[in-house]
Amino acid sequence: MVDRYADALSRLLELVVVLNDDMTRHLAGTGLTVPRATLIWELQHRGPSPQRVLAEALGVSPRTITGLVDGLVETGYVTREPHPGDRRAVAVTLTAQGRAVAEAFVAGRAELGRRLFAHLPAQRFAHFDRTVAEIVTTLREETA
Amino acid sequence: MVDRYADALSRLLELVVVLNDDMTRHLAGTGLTVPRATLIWELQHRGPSPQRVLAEALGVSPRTITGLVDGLVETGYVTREPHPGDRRAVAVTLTAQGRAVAEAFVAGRAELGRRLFAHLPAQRFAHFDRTVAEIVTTLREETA
DNA sequence: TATTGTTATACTCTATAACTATA
DNA sequence: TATAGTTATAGAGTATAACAATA
Repeated sequence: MVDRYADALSRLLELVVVLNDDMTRHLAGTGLTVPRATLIWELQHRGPSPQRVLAEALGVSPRTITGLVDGLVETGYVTREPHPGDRRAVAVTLTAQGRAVAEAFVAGRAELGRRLFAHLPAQRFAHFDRTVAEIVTTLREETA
Repeated sequence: MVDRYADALSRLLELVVVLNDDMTRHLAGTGLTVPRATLIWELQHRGPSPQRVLAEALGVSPRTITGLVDGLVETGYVTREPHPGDRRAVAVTLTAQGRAVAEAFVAGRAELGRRLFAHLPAQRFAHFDRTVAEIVTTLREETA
């Protein structure tokens, strides 16, 4: 092939696919999906949150959050608690089970990070990480 | 932050999100979705193909391909032609409109590749690209 | 018998619009 | 009036299982 930039982009898109597959596969055992796991991840960082905040954090509509929270309530990962100070709102809250998987996510991320990066020469790792960060910035600017 | 590998993985997952958003946004104008565009991309590389082959190429079930092809037929991107030599099968075939967007994909990929990579120092680009390829390989092995 | 694709059915994620309860 | 969340409705992607046509 002649266009090495286009080829590199193709490999990067390939990476998107395999990373998504990897997450989905690891989640399979927990009965969670990627959007639901993302919501749990946010809750662990933010603590109990109204659904409106979660909608903005995940970049989806309030209606979508209703559905995701419904599923997580049914499967025992979160509860809807009354929001102190606003009776219209709820405080979506992790259960013990929810906190347990959230901690497993943190451990799993650390382990995968080691497996993917720990063997790399320091400079190559630094170049990779810096380039990833720059690409995110570039694509973000274009969106705005 | 303490765990630089976990942090690098977080940035990489962030990249997955923004790349997906970027694709979805660019596709919006054509009325296509990412799975449908992926199918068109495969058809351009493979030429007219039975649905069975497309199911394997995309890693989805035959039923899912039926739905994707239905949508692409409705919107004028492909047709179902009789398969020469097997009357059970169809030959999913790009229309002129389908070939036109497929060519636009090629051009768009080249342009985005340039915008993301052309400004990088040669060694950094090489390190990035090589690392992406290695990660894909690592994750692929684990799947098998 | 085995394979190709469809129909039947179901679940998840996604959205917009109308509505309820509260601020 | 404005905001938080739900109900109603709809469409896309995904899957399994049963089935028809053909190999």
